[in-house]
Amino acid sequence: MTDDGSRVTALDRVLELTVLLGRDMATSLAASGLTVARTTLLWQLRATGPTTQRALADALGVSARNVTGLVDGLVAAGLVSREQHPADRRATLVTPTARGEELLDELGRGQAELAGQLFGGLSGERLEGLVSALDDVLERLRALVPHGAAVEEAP
Amino acid sequence: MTDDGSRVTALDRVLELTVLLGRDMATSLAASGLTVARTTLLWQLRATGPTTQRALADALGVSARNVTGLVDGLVAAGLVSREQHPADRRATLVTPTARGEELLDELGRGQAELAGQLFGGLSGERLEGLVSALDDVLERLRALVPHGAAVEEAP
DNA sequence: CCTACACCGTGAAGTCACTTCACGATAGCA
DNA sequence: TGCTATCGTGAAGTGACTTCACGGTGTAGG
Repeated sequence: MTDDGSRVTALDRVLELTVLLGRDMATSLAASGLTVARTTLLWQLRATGPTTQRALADALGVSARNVTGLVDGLVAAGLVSREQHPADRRATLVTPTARGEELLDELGRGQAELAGQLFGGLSGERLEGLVSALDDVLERLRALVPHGAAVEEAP
Repeated sequence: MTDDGSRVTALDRVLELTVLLGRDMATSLAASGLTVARTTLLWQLRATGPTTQRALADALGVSARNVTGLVDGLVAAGLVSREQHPADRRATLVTPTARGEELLDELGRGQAELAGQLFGGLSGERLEGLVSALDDVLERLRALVPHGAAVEEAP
């Protein structure tokens, strides 16, 4: 196969992975009554702690208005609460509830389990090669995309 | 790093790739007035030729009703046309128009270009390792997902 | 002090991708 | 000649997004 063909093949694999993984995440989250977008927000919260909606919007790369809706959903599900910002009365701090934290732990375990299922069959060497290659690709991709937000992953 | 940690890292990379690549595709397609879903359908058509909407629904793994809407959009954009099925008067054959074929060629070139930009920096050996590792992962993933549709990729 | 101006979150309205349910038209088989 | 399965689509609804407009608030500058 030509070099060019191999590269297209690689892109094909990555795209198929994208589709399948997206489907898997959507369905497994749906089983917990969650959606991908809301979970991404919750996951982000796990990394940053109580956060302003504006900051969440920037972190997720979506509009502030959209964050309002996502937080609405999470509040309705009892996973986060809106608290007043101590210094800025305009802002609200989105904070995980106890149930939210619990769920996050569960999601973290699910993520580890999935990682094991997907990559458990690869030798340490092959896994290392995969990660390093993906890092290279990601670097190039970040340069290509205008300026993507700080991307945090969800299980 | 522990094996387990490495696997989670790998999953993180894959998920970040997913997000970034999705963003890139959406924006670059939007520049041509297209959406990802519609383009996926058109791309599928390139592989199969004139196809029944029902078959498209199965191939893309979405409801038949959704295909109706996507085809509506593509027809409005002048990229496909609905022709009557020669043997079954219930069915319609979705067929790319000349402009649709043209656009598909363009998309194919764009895909090859993107593949070059993303994977051009990897040696043949590393690229081969990447594809082989992704194939392994995909196999496991396919076993995990109930029964995903035949996935065809779009640029 | 107080007047601009920038910023926070949200209502309103709209787009797109998706779903299920119901229904008319057709195909195919007993 | 009916029974039934199938093709496509209207109706209605959900979720993730967007932009635009607006009220409440912080933060300078004069």
